[in-house]
Amino acid sequence: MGSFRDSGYDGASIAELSAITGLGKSSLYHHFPGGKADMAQHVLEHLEATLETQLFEPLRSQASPQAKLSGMLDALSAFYDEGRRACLLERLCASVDRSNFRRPLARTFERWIGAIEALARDAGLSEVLARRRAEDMVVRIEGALVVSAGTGDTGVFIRTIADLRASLLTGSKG
Amino acid sequence: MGSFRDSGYDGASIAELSAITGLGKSSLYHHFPGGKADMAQHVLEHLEATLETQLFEPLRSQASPQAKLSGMLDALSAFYDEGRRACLLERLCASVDRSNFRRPLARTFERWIGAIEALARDAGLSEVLARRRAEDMVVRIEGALVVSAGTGDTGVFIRTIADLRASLLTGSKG
DNA sequence: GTCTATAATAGGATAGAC
DNA sequence: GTCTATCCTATTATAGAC
Repeated sequence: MGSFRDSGYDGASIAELSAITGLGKSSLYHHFPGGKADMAQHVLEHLEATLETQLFEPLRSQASPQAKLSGMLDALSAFYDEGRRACLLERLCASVDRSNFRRPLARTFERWIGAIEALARDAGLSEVLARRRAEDMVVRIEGALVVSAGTGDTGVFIRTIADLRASLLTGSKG
Repeated sequence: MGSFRDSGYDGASIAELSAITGLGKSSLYHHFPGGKADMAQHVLEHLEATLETQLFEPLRSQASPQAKLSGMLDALSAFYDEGRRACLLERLCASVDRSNFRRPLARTFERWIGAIEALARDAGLSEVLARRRAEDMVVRIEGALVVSAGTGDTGVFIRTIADLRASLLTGSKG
């Protein structure tokens, strides 16, 4: 069944969204006068808020950097169901040229990277290195979800998370 | 404009494929009696062949591991236009549950990882480590393409490739 | 093998009652 | 705010001449 996250913008149909949400088609259009694009944008905003509270916010707590990293990776694994679920951001990339959510997409990626970067800074890494590590972490998470989905093997995701758990805050290479 | 690689399976329409290929709609159906799914499968097979000759084959040459790695990354950068182009494999993941190309998708990922794994073995890495590094490399390439597309910044892809150039064959961590 | 219709249907969106 | 019914367009796919 095709939600935006499972099937992307084009693959998700109003009928399916209706079935999934339990709302009739007319109700959907009542809540989202802008139609399908409006619905997708709302889901994107909801994701942004969820990531903010479940992933980014804990990174700003008083815990140790290693503990915060570990906590974020736990939350991440749960969020993506150990690699079984896809990432909405990735799925929406396919329609980014024909849509209005390029900016929300870019912003969400940016905030994600930024939150990890702050954690790495907090752990004592240099500005440049922290940024690179944060970028690389998001890259690997997205890539792991893609390869897991493509191969049907969530082991790739699980191994990647385990790897990240060990490597973000170490040495000068990672 | 929406080819399969740009827009995914659902985002690409027959009319667009007709315009892009220059073939009329009827000609398309003449060549691909199975319809749209048949066309996508053919594109997938074509990609598989292209990757084989442009990327995997050179990895089996007599050159040094480092030279072969570097060559593959050059070819890769050109293939993805320095991060401006998307990956067909990734885009097709969105429709994998409703289609018949799960197996070709998984097989292509597998061959890609396998080719890099062989290179890493050739460079003296252990079986386990070579596999992990190869997996991680494909993960990072796919992730870098996603994040580049999502943020609209190909710098992520370029930095990732540069990183991979240095890290695949080094040390025990990477 | 390609072209001009045209069929058939799915999908996005709206109307109007309740 | 939700429901049934319906409209309208885009899209997949086919027919049949050339």
